[in-house]
Amino acid sequence: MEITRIAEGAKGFEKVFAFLRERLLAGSLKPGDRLVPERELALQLGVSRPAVREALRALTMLGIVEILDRVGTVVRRPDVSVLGDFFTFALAQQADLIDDVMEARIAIECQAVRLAATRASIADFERMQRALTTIAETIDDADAGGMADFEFHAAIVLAAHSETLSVLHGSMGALLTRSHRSRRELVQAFGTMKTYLIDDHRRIFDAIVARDPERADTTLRRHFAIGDEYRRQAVLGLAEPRKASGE
Amino acid sequence: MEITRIAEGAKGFEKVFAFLRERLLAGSLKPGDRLVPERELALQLGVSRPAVREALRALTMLGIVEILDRVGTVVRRPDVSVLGDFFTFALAQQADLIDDVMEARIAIECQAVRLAATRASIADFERMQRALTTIAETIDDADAGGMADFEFHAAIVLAAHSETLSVLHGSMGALLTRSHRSRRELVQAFGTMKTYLIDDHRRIFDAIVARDPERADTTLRRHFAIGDEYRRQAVLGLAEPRKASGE
DNA sequence: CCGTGCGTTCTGGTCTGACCAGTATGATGA
DNA sequence: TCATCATACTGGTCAGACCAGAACGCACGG
Repeated sequence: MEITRIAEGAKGFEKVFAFLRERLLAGSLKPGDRLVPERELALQLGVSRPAVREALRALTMLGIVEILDRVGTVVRRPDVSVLGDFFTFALAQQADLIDDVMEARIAIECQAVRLAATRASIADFERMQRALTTIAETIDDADAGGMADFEFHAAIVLAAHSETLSVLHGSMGALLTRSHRSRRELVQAFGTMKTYLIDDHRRIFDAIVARDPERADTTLRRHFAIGDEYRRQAVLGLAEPRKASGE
Repeated sequence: MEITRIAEGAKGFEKVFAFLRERLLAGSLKPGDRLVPERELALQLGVSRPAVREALRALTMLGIVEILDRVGTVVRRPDVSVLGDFFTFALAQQADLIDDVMEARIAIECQAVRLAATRASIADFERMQRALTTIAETIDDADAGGMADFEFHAAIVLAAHSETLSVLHGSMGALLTRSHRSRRELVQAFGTMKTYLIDDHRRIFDAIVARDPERADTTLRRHFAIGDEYRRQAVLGLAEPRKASGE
């Protein structure tokens, strides 16, 4: 059973990457395992160490392995970070994608809220309740308020108990919060905004507690629509920047 | 304006990566641009070429950059492939995530179908119509049928005209189709399955054509639910593997 | 004058071998 | 027996070199 059997034709990086991919996909390399040292891997595959490092770095970027300085390389369970990086770069080059991403976020959350209405545990309820309280408390603080808002929505997704949904939502949240804070400042001016923020979230929470997926979805969807409408009016109506320090 | 200003403390890979990230996020490196040669980049940043290669390889994994053999490195618009790789690895190590991913797919498609009902163009209608026809034609072929099925759903997402939704859907589709084919074979046994496949998709299409987002969503959601039910029954009822050659 | 062909230059791809700096482990001493 | 220290081992990096193919420009032929 030759080790170099895999990816015979390939050279260097490709060879190492293919080798490791096989092992990872086949399951012979599981999360927590420590990889063989770079030098030995290079010997086994008949490639140079730089080639091995490239492959390891590539896997690191995919979140598959983690390189521990002066310790070794270990396989880890993939997590959000990769997607976060990806979206960060992707959106940086297409800022107009933000509305696009917002739509995806709505998609995720609406599905999540349905699942949450079915699966939410006591702990989930508590987390959401806590976020609701924070929202009410920070209603006059655009910065903390935005954070609290996001916390509540994140709590919903968590309550869905879906790893994938959490991952996707998390990766989008990272950059949406950035653009959101500025937008929220605009909207803050509206007097009705406060009751909207508090009551709307409350209604969503109630629907989840009531174990009513349909109502939860509808309410959440309307919540987004109203927020959109507020922003639209804010942009059109009072485009007066009230703060000189434009971030 | 020193080039090495960025990430002064960092060394090697980190330095190069930070440098390029800054350029990419700031927009001074746009899709289509050709990066400076590896050697020159190494010189500018005062690092070795292997370090540069690692950074470039990392960006390649993120889909930000494309290394063209013996030509150069160019910035490209990020696309699906990265997420596909990620999910491939992620699911290999956690097969139980498949149901999880399925939920995410439902989330994406339900949002997409709403948007599609609003934004779908003639071309989109045609694409969906074509897929519907193919579904009907390949109704007895598990393999081609699954493909056609996926085509239709993909057409819905395309009709939403949302880059992000497309990306997410595409990345999930890559691996869902794999597990789907086998599942579809199971389900194929049911006689009512054929009408379900044809009529249900037709109904979804009709709702989109009618520009009725709500109905489209509801119909699609029910479509998934029914499919789930079929699969459940198939697994429970006739768990007899009819083919010895297990792929 | 224009077009084709060839050669130089430049690109990424890779390798070799070496050094550095912490870690981990074992042997050694108290 | 336990604490301490030396050494082997790890990843991180560097330097310089070679290869093969692509790109470009120049010279030659039509």
